[in-house]
Amino acid sequence: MKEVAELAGVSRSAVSRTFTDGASVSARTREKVEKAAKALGYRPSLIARSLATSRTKLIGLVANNFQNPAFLDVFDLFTSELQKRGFRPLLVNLSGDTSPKKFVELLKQYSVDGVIVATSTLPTSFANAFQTAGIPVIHTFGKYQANANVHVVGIDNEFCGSMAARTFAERGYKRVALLGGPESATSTQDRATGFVGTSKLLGLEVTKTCFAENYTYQAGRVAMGEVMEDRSVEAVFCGDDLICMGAMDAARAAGKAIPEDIGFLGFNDIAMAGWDAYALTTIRQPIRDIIMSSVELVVGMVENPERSPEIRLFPCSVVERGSLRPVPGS
Amino acid sequence: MKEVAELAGVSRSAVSRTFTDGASVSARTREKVEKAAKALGYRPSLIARSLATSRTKLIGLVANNFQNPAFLDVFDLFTSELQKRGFRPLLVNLSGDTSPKKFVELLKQYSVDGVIVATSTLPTSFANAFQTAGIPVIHTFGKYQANANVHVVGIDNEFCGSMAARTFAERGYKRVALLGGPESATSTQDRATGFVGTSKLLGLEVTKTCFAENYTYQAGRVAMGEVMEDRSVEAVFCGDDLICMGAMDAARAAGKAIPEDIGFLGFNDIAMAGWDAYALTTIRQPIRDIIMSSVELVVGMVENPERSPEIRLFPCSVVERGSLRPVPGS
DNA sequence: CATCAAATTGCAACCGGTTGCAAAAAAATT
DNA sequence: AATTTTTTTGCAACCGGTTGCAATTTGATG
Repeated sequence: MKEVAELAGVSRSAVSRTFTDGASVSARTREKVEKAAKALGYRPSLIARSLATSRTKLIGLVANNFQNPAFLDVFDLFTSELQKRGFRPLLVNLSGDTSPKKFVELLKQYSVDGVIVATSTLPTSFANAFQTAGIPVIHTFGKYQANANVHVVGIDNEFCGSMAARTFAERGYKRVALLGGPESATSTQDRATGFVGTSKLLGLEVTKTCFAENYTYQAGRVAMGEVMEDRSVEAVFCGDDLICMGAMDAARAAGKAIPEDIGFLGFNDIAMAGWDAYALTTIRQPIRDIIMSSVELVVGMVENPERSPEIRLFPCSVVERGSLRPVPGS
Repeated sequence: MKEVAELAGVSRSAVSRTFTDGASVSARTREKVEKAAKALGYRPSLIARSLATSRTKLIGLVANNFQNPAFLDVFDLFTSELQKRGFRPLLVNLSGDTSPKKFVELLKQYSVDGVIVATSTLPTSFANAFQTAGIPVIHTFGKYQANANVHVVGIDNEFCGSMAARTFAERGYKRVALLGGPESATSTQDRATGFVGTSKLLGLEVTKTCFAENYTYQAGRVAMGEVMEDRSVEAVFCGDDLICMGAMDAARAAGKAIPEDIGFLGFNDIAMAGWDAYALTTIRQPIRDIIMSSVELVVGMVENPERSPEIRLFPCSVVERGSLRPVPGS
């Protein structure tokens, strides 16, 4: 920097200003500096800038579900959206850890400008810990709570649960099952509440309620064994598409035809749900909207950290394919 | 920091030293400092440290294939391995861009300690650009070249191609097809070379050679249409599992039974390859080993940037499932 | 107890930028 | 042309650490 200043015949402040947008520099100075900078191959060091401004343009992206294809979209969108806005994602892999302590400290040490906690399984307290530590945070896919003190972007899981019940009712199913994700996941809990509640209201009988160990194909496959103990089940509402595919394969292996003998309703609408071999009817979660909104929100918080907690819920919709029987008369 | 020093009654150097391992501090001083630090909730700022040491503990992870499930493992392993060693991954999404220029500059500005370029589609020159810019770089899944000047960790794609040919020959296939990934991808080119060459040697006839637009289900599905123009094809070697699944569904949609009417050989062995609906026989790429090795190497380079370019190739093996007919007499 | 080597400590400069403030220059006004 | 206002510019302090060097302390040895 000093060299550039000398070559351009100006002060260090001047070169700093040419590379800071919004700063006051005359066209002539800027030109001189830019020429000198190009000649010397100079780029301002973001590290030094961060130190001086205490802004890093780094956004922490913490996730715990690296094995779910749904996260491919999440990573893709997060990274490209942040990039577009001149921010960089610093990836954090929880890998099983559920205590925020370690990670709050970590991200604080890196002085990230904000954090996006992208998980549907952790309690509100997790994201809260960042807030408390003074780091702007968004809980994406998080649990919606009326008295929120953290920004939440996601869906209304309880409503989606009842949507599932209505979907079954419309198609004339009577005896249905819930094959949820891990019982400790807030998303699963909320969907279960909505599903069971609305089923009751609509006169559906939920004859089995099981939970897969986690949001994976294998877990779904295993848990489906339990569901099939009740041979009268006509349709199963699954925790997510992955679980659902596992469950479908378990059902097929047991000789059941889909949707003739048993119906399946998934969740998320990942790419594979559209593959012929499964042709999953599923509740679509608008991941794209959710991510876009989260990024916009987190970037907004960097500018104005005092922004009061917002809850942004996006609507889900059922995507009709072939794993449930059709609505009668349509 | 100054406050900590005052509270502990020592100099700033002393507190710096207690938090730098390998530095010379007496037990008594360290204790005093640690107590003061805890009382004040002090953690050294990594940004400031980076500025002073010109080491950031940041590793750039650049990828261009965010939609492929194979990358779930990649991200998972990269992040957790780096984390374990006290490094942090800074994700970069190429999203279509193939010129390194912009990204080299970006990562230089962040002064990352090293870069892992994880892509099997880009030419050697891409990773090279980082090297030239003075950033330690590993090309993971990269093209192996004898006269390499960049570290490469991956597999021998050409050898894998010939392994595919042998796999077909063993099973008595005579007329086979290649349904590669994008023709511009180095991985595809090399596998094609190996496959076609060895097929000739073994007396297999490669009656069709097509390339999918990219490594996706859809592209595989479309390209399979072209392969099926030749109705005599007995088996297809696909660019990767995703393409293969698309191709299988296209074949099934055309009324072909797998493996009776037509056989399929995939590549990668992603999780879905093991799902009942596809039960893909595929060439397994040891992603775990590759990632572990890459991380080890990049961290090693941070310590010793002069390390001369190494090529680390890992063996692949065919995973037998149900999409090819069995080896006769086994 | 004196002597010398080894370990510990503090000083002060440095890493590479930003920014408030006052001075200087340029532009606008009378 | 003189005066006032606005825009540019440079100075110097600061962001929060690290580190070479010399001084001091500690410990070992004679």
